[in-house]
Amino acid sequence: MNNHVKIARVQVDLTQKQLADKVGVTRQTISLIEKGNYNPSLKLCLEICYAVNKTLDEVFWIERESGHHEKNKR
Amino acid sequence: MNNHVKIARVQVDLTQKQLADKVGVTRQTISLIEKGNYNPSLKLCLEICYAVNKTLDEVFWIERESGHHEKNKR
DNA sequence: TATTAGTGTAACATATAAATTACATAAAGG
DNA sequence: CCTTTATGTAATTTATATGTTACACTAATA
Repeated sequence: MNNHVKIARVQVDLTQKQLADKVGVTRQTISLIEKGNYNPSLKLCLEICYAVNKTLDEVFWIERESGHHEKNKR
Repeated sequence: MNNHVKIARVQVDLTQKQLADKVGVTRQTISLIEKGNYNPSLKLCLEICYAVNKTLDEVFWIERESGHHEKNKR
């Protein structure tokens, strides 16, 4: 579950704790998400996007890994 | 938690059951998500996007409602 | 030193996503 | 009619996201 939360967070100059407070979770949750060690809820993803001023695609999109017949995606 | 899953699903001509099988959940889970009655995991959102050939932003993005001056959200 | 800020992580508890089973309705087709 | 398909939903269980508390380490700084 890799993502760009850490990059996006640093770009808006927030610590894990500050981001956590902004989106209403604990610092540990942000840490685990950044490390890719789990699978946040859509609601939390959206809150993070709002906090770092990016969209879901920018922060959380992951290309489908090969092994799936790809019908091209934009 | 509104979204465009139903529209996207119909556009690619899948039933709830077919979509559920494709993404590896039950029909009930798809039904509840379409009804906006809960808050799927990022992983499931991505699977749904792959299945309907759209991106997270296209299916799950919700604009921040006004009061967006990053004070208290929630 | 030592003290603080920022981060990683582990154990346990709680909240909730998701599965399972079941029943209901409506529509389409035999 | 009857059966099947598609869908909504409720109750209960299971899996896991998230909270809480705690301890660790590094880097900077007094």
